[in-house]
Amino acid sequence: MSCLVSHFRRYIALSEREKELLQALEEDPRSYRRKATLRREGEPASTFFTVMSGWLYAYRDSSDGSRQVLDIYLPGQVAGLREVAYQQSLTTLCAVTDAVVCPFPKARLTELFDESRRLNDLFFLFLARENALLVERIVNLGQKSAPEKLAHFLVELQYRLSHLNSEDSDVIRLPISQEMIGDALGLSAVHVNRSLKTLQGLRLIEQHRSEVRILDAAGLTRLAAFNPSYLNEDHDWLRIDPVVPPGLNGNGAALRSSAL
Amino acid sequence: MSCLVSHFRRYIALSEREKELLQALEEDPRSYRRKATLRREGEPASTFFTVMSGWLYAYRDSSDGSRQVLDIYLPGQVAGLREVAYQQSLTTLCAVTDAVVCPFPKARLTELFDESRRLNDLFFLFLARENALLVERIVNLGQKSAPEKLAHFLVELQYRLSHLNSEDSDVIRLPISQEMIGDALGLSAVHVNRSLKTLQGLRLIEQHRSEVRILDAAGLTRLAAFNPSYLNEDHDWLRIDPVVPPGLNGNGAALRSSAL
DNA sequence: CGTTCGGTTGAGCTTTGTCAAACCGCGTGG
DNA sequence: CCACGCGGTTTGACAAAGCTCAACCGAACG
Repeated sequence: MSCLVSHFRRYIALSEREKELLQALEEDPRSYRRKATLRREGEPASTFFTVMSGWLYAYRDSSDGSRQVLDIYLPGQVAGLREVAYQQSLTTLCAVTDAVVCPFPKARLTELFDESRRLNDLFFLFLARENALLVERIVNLGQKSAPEKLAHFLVELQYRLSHLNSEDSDVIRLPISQEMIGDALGLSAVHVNRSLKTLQGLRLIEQHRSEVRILDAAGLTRLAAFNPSYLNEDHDWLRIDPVVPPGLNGNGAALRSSAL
Repeated sequence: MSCLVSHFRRYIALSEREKELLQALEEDPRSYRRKATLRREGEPASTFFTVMSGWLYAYRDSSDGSRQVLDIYLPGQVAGLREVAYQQSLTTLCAVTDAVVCPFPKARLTELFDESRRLNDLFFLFLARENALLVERIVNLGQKSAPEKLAHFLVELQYRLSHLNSEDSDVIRLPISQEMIGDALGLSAVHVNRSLKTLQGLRLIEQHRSEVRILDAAGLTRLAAFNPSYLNEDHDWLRIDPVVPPGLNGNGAALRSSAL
């Protein structure tokens, strides 16, 4: 089963046709090396990317040489979706690890949406979800001390990773440098390191090099004021009726059946 | 002409039918007093709000008593859209000034979308736009000094206001306290004040009480590293063919001319 | 007129950043 | 196999940015 389908199945039960449609998003897999750039800020943004394996991240360079990491994309996520509404890419998209991603032209998105309103809704939901994630980042950046920021970063990542693998390890092998964590949290790399030591001193984590073991998940969650509700969408909003079977004309979308 | 329609016309030329549909979003106007709360974080979020007049803002309370202002909504904007995908409100929505807003049940959104794919696309665009705005906030919060943050805040606000009124005054009458600006920028109220003085010292603005005059827009924009591209969407992405007239099947650009 | 809210300003303190040096692990080439 | 160098981590000393507390001011409003 495709990566995206297996990921989406968590959201809605898909019809066969919808599965086919989703496969289309994955028909053009490409491999990128660690640290390869998929596209740069300001470049034309005519595609978005489905992550099959590996991690991506989006960042923004500032004129003074600093940069802000905005998002990390894990397998099953769709990167670059916000650029559907922009001609130019707002951020640089880059591979954290070796990764396989499938570019998909945003122009074809409307076709897809015409065929399945439910997939349309689903993408709407993804955008709303990313929105919620960004809100959480803002709260994290604006209101928290360095150790709290870091705690939030770790807890969120662990939460997202565990939902990905459906296995809940308390060890996170971070493929990213402390400098990059700093760029995500608005901290210097040095201070990220010190904050790690602080969390260690609080017996919340154990950490050596790029490996973090969570000792006290509850305590870390409390310190981070982490509330995972922003990662749990309201699936009921999605239309639960499946795609209209052949021969019937669907409500609103006449002749939808023609493509089935 | 309705508020929303006049706002949306900037994005796409609307058919009569689409205008009618948009009117539906404004059929239930309600007045709120300055500082009134429209809905609180955690409460059920079954509606979103079209702003007719006045300003709204969304914020998030932290357990330690601080709060993060996430967004300011100006007339013609749609507030609470990200909650379409969540059962509970992720933020508290509140009136900055006396305001008139129209609640619209999110459940009826699918009806609307079924009737017009273009409106569906438009809302998709709004969500992407809000996404881009949040990205900009993150960069602002993560990478900039206090005066730079403030400069960005002012320039963005002025840009959005001028596009709203189609008149470009260099004076901003801020209906918000310095404390609230601080809550938006992750600064203390005191430091907001000092940063205002700093900008004044640089002869970029003149400020007294809650009134700001922009003396050197170019300089302020430079300091803020403000690039308005995130406020200028790609309208071409939207389907330009109008709603399908009754009796016809609407794939592609057939009959595009009818409504334009 | 008095109260209240927000703006302004100063003094001292805390958090975080900067710079610099040492360190560690790993891959590479001799 | 070993030496070297590179990328990343760790630690210390010091500097800068921003916060807190506290006092005062001025306008708006009952």
